[in-house]
Amino acid sequence: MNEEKLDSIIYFLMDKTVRISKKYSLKRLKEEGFDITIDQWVILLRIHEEEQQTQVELAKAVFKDTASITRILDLLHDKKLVRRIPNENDRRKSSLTLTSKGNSYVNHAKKVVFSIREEGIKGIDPKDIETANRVLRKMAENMG
Amino acid sequence: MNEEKLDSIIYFLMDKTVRISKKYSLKRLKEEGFDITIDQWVILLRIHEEEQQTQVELAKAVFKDTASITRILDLLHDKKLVRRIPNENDRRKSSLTLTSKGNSYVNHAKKVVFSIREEGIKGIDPKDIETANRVLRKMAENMG
DNA sequence: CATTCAATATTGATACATCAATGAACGAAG
DNA sequence: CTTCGTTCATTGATGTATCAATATTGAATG
Repeated sequence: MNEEKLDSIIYFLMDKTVRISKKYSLKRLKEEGFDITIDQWVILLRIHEEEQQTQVELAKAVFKDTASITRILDLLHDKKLVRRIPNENDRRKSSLTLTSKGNSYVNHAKKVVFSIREEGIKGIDPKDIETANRVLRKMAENMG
Repeated sequence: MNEEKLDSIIYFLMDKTVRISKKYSLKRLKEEGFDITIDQWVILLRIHEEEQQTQVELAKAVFKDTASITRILDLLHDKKLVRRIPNENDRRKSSLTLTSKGNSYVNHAKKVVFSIREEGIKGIDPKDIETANRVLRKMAENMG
């Protein structure tokens, strides 16, 4: 009854869909043998695409708090996927790089992540997705 | 550079926008004197609209885990907004009701929440929001 | 009636979010 | 060079999410 009421409120729908998609990704990745969350994945991919970043730069890029970055990096470090190399010029900073294990991990998981993405948007008109993206960006701008 | 890349991926955009809107709501509510998160708000409103629910029913309605419900209710209970009344017929269940403080709290906060919602979608064509809602519902269905 | 299976709520472990406070190191300005 | 303000990364406190395990109770069935 009020289920439908909530499902017509974009804030609720966003939250619900984010939770569903994170859960789904986690399950699918696990099925394919990857013990990683999507939040960890985004960080990993981002380091793969742009090595030698500092944590502040990384935080800006993925729009997360530096505190979150520290903790996610700790987990990726425990999994031997990422290394923090102390910066030569500025001893406060560390440059982030993937280990060789991290590199091959990204290359293998990439295919899985892409297919998960496709599964989630199957049957939706790309034009509508573009519209949704525009709406989301505008909302972020309004409140950010 | 890759900032734009991420901002064209609907999964990332949803996650980012959800985080921004939660942060924004929290700040705005605090400014108006309400010490509550939006997640707590949704639970509170839902109990207001439909009293005597069990936690399982509530969980289904707002699409959260019963574990999350337990913890959010603990916080609302600490704030003296919600009561758990043991069910007469089935001693496993409890029926949820608002305290009188909870009731007036909802009535006052409602206006603030509605105006926060408006602020977030300002300048967006309602048709586009409907499209976004459709997209989100379909994604949830695909992965749920 | 007793055994067994299912439902309800809670709790523990882990992951991620926020904000606030910290320590260390840099940079500029006296 | 010393002081002062800023930046970087980390940590602590708190809120929410997940999954798994538990205790309690109800219901069904032999």
